[in-house]
Amino acid sequence: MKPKLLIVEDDPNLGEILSEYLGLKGYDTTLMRDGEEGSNAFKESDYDLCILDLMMPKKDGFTLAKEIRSIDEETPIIFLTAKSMKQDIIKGFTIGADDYMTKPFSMEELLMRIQAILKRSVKKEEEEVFPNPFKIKGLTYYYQENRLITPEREINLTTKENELLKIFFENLNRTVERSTALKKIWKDDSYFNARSMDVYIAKIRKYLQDEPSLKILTIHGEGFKLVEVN
Amino acid sequence: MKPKLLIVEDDPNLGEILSEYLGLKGYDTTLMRDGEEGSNAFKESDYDLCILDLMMPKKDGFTLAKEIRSIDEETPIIFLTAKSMKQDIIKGFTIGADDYMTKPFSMEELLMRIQAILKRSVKKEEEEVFPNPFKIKGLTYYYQENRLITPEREINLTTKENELLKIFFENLNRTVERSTALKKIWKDDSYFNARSMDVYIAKIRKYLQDEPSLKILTIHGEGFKLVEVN
DNA sequence: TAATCCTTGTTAAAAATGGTTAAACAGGAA
DNA sequence: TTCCTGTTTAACCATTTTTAACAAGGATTA
Repeated sequence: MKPKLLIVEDDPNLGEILSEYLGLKGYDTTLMRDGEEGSNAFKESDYDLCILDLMMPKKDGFTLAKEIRSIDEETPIIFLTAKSMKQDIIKGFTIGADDYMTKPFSMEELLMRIQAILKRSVKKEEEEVFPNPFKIKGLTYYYQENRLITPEREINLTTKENELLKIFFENLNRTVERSTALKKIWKDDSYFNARSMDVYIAKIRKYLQDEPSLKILTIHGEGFKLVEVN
Repeated sequence: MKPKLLIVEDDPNLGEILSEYLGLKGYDTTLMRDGEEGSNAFKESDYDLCILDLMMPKKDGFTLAKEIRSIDEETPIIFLTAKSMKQDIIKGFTIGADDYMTKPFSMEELLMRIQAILKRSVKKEEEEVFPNPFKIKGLTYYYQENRLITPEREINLTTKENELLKIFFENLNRTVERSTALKKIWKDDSYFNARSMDVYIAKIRKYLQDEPSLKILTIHGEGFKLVEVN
């Protein structure tokens, strides 16, 4: 999951640039135009980091930061300040800011600071890996190696066969919708791709004949379902 | 070693001033006068940072930047833009610019930004050196020395073999897309380069026969994947 | 229930992609 | 120059994927 950033900045120019740039760098950004909007946004959703302008209409950055701190002690805050005023900076850190940037600043630098702060607080989430090997009934399936071992033989799967079979194992006993599989593997649900998939279904069914307790059922008009039969 | 800068600027006046100034400050500068020259220069040599003017004859800065990004997504890019147009700036960051400067700008500021960016990317490089030697299963691979030692023999790799093998080890168990490898090694994804790569894949596969638990699988239509097999 | 339509199954051919080998080419070294 | 080495190009073959054609099975409607 992308880290969520709350950006509260009243200058629409800077706000959009920030939002777009950070969006491109892999963050899920929310842009609010004043302190009140910012406050509401913060209450409505969980953010991993807040970037607050100091001078804003309706509710200034300090006030907003205090409010955020009173709701949640953890969420890091970076202040954007127009001029490097020592007083402001001290006040900011008193409230519990994690960093501050003096305008004009380089996007690069802001990004670096965000990364630095998030590295501290956000734990990396592991990407889910398909078990390798994956054993079921008499089959051993090595997704990583495009290889399926049946009681009868060892099959080197082609790329498409492999991707399709993986989806079935991931959804054992559940219906896999045609369009779901098509979009995942063929990136596009179209007539010809659908026909192509049907050809692969036939191929996989042939392979599964070696293990009769696993069958691919057709759910007419919806998709297919790999089931364990007794 | 001096950091290498590629400067692409069509205004000969500004171009030379930049080139001379940065040269004096300890950089190895290459000055090109339009987008096409810039593109060729980039393909011929490795640069640590690119400074691109936006408005140029033959090929504008955006197009050039996109090309550079598709070959290598690491090399930092700084844009020089005549007017601070929000659209341009956003577009620049979209492509993956690291910074931008609005003309007229001070040389000192440009220098500072170059230093800031290089400081970061040099650090990154240091962190990301390919382990030398790199050991896996029965193999020992000395990337620095173009040398691969298998249980059977010691192989002196050619440049292309070495670069390709490195990419595979860096992406162990992950798919390496054809075009990614082509752009990285051949700087250009074209029919003949692709065929050339296929020839190298065959060569590397032969070398890997000495260690049967490592195989390069073909991901049809996408690329290749070096996997550890069970 | 027959007629029809739409979806799926099956097979084969066509097209696209990749594998292999050797010859051609290019550049540097002797 | 000639030789040597690394790389590219070419030709031919093999495999994978897509397309096409037709058959079969469900669903729907009259």
